[in-house]
Amino acid sequence: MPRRFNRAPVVPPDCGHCRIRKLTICQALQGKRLSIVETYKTGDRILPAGSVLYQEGQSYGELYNLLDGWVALHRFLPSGRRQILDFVLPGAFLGYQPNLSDPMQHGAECLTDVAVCLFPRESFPSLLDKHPELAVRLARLQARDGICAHDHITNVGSRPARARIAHLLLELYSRVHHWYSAADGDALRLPITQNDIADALGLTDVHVNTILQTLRADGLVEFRNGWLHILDFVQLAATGEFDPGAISHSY
Amino acid sequence: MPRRFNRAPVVPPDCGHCRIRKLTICQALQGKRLSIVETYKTGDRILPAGSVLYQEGQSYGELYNLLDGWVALHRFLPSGRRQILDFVLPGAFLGYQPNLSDPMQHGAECLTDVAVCLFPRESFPSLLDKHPELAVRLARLQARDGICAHDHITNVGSRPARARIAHLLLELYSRVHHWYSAADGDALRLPITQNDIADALGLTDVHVNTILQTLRADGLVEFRNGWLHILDFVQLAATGEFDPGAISHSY
DNA sequence: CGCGATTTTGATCAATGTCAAAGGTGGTGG
DNA sequence: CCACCACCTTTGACATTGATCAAAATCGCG
Repeated sequence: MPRRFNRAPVVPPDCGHCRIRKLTICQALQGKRLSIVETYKTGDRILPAGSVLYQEGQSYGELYNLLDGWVALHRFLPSGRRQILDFVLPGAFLGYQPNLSDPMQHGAECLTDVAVCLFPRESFPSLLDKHPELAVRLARLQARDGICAHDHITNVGSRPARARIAHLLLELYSRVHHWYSAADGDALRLPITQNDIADALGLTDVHVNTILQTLRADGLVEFRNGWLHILDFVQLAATGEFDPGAISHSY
Repeated sequence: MPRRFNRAPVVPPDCGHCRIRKLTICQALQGKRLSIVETYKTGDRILPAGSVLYQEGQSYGELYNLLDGWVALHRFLPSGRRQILDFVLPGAFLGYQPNLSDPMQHGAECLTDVAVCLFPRESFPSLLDKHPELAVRLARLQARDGICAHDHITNVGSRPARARIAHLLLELYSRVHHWYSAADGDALRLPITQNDIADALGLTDVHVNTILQTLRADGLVEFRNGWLHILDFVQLAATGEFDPGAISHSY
């Protein structure tokens, strides 16, 4: 499995030093209350790019806080097709389902080397009961993910291939840029392949490739070998029906 | 606006008599604790088929518990296309977003006459703070909706039109059947049009029509003028890649 | 340097969209 | 109870997007 991200994933020494805490479920706990979660979590885990965090159809004993790296959520169909449901970035809370003991309804694969911290599933309900702020925070995160999924449905269901691709690139760009910034002068690393884009958008990799070339030829955007260059934001947003203002950046 | 549902929507005299309480967010409150929500809600509302519960882009002062009737969640695109995000049934909690004061990211239209009960948005966070069971319940409902959305993404992104339609019909059938039953001998009222199906699945109404006819000709299913007849469940499930066992019926 | 994974290219074809017009249906008002 | 009308469904001809198959070129890690 190639597609490595040359930087080693970062795991903080303790929750107090967790740089993305305000993005995670733990944001709900301020100051010394952080120890609640600190004593609760059962550890951290580092996974290499290409590995599987959890599999569709299996049950697990943990929940995951994504600390570093990119993860793709997906499903496999009888036809053999892989549908990517979401690209998720650090801060995401993974594995929560209405019934915690149910088998996972989707799988999660690491697009880069990844660091997660682990919460025990079994006692999670009692954690929520004891610390309602966490339940409220969780509801908000779930609601945000829901909006994300609605965006995705809209993109796949309502836009032709060219707009679909433009929209996805802009969405990833804006998420990475806003939360994790590091603007390499409009050049951004997206650890995904053209095939991943195809599987997310309900297209074939061949067609994605063709369209990326027209987008490049038209001077809108360049995406090659994991590097994204936005050449003409305004035009690209227009072809992707992307409204930067519509995204609420306060979760 | 035609497409009426001849039965008048049911609104219970009080929460204790709410027949679908166990499907709603209020399920979290047992016995006398029901009064918490009872004093909290600000009333009920009845809307005719074809009317709008809330609009994309607008802000509202209430949240909604769907008591009776069908609602479609949707978005409109600059192209004029309408994307239906979900068909929602009684028990759903509508309007919740990560920031309650943000404008709604999607609209909600009534497919039948509808009854909702209203919660004030402003004081909702304090309600959750005071009654953590509600926050936990909300998180679960949101998680369930997320799975629903993932199903939808998968359907639209990964299946050809015929399978997409078969899958949607089976999903609606199984939801109605399980939660609200009343099996009219395998004939079921779905208050949606072929155009609604098209807008949900990213197809055109003309194409949906064509395929419905082949499904009928093949003896799999009949859907006409809002009436659904499953003729060959097994075959239909096969063409729709629909796994009845995969749905967890315990929320 | 070499190999597996990715990107690119070209030819062909099936699935789905578009446009336009006719035929049904059920609710509503006379 | 009938007739009308808006909305929904059906039909047909045609256009186009995007899929399929196969092979060559390129990239980047080891």
